[in-house]
Amino acid sequence: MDMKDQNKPIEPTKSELEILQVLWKQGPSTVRAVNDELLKQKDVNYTTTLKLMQIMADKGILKRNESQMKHVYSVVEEEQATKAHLVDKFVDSMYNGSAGKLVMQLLGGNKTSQQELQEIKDLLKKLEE
Amino acid sequence: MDMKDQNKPIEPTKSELEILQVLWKQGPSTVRAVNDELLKQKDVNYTTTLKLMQIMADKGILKRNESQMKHVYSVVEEEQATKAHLVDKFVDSMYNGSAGKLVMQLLGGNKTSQQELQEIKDLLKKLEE
DNA sequence: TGTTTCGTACGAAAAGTTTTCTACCTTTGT
DNA sequence: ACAAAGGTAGAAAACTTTTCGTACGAAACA
Repeated sequence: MDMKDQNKPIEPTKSELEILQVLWKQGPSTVRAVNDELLKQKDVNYTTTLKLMQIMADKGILKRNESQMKHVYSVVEEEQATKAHLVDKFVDSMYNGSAGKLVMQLLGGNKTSQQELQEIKDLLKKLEE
Repeated sequence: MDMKDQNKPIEPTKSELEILQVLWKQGPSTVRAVNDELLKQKDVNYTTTLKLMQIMADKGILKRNESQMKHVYSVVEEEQATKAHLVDKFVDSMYNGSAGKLVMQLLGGNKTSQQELQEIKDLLKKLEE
C-alpha cells in the first residue's frame, strides 16, 4: 500500500526542489547522476539523495523504472505545471494573489536584461489582442 | 546570550511568514492582535502564536518593546527588503535567476487584470528612459 | 570462485518546525 | 485584599524534513 493517490498539488520541500531542478535539467536519471549533479552545488551523501528520491517516489512526485538494477527516476508532473502552481502559491502568500504586484517588484529591481524586457513587451502586445 | 547577530538574509518559515503578513498589514502589534487576525484564517492557539513570535524575535526577524506588559512586536527589516530577497531566492531556485522568465510565466497565465497590465506597461515605459 | 565495487532498501537518528502544557507574574475589578 | 483575566516564559511533545549507518544483493573482475 503506497501513497500515490493524490490529486493535491505537489508541495516540494527545499531539498526536493533541488532534486526536481536536476531532473528538469537532465531528464530521467539515476540516483547517482542526480547526486553527482548536486555535489557540484553542495556536499551531500549518496544515501541521502537516494532516500529523498525514494520518499518523493512514495509521495507521487517521482516515478521510477525498476526494470534495470540502476533504477531510473523521472518527474511525474510537467515542469511547467509544477512551476505554475508554485508561483501561484508564492503570489498568493506574498502578494495577496496579485501577479501584477510581483511583476512590478521584479521590473523595479533592474534585474531584468534588455532582451528580457523586449520579450515581455512583445508578450504584452500579444495579450492585448 | 541571544541569536541576534546575523546579517544573513531572513528566511521565514511558512508560519513565520503568516505572522509577517499580519505585521506588515497592521504595523507593530501585540501577540493578541496578531493572533486575532490569524484566527480569521485558521485555527490557532494563543500560546502558539506567542511562542512563534518569541522565536522570531530571537532570530532577529522581529524586535519587541517590553516597556509595557503587553509586549509590542514589530518587524526589523523593511517589508520591501524582505520581499525583495524572498523573490530573489525564488527566482534563483526556480528560474535560474532570470526574472524575465518568471514574468513571462505570470503574464502567460492570464491571472493579471487589465489595470495591472496597464501599470506594468507604464512601468516598462519608464524603464526605457 | 572469491572479493571488491556499486547499487538498493530499511530503519534510526538528528535537526528543524509547530503546538501545547504548565507555572507564574501583573493588571483589573469587586 | 482577593479573585479573575490576561500576559510572559520555558519545557516538552508532536510532526516534518534531512541525514546517516548498516545490511544485503548484483555486477565486475582478478
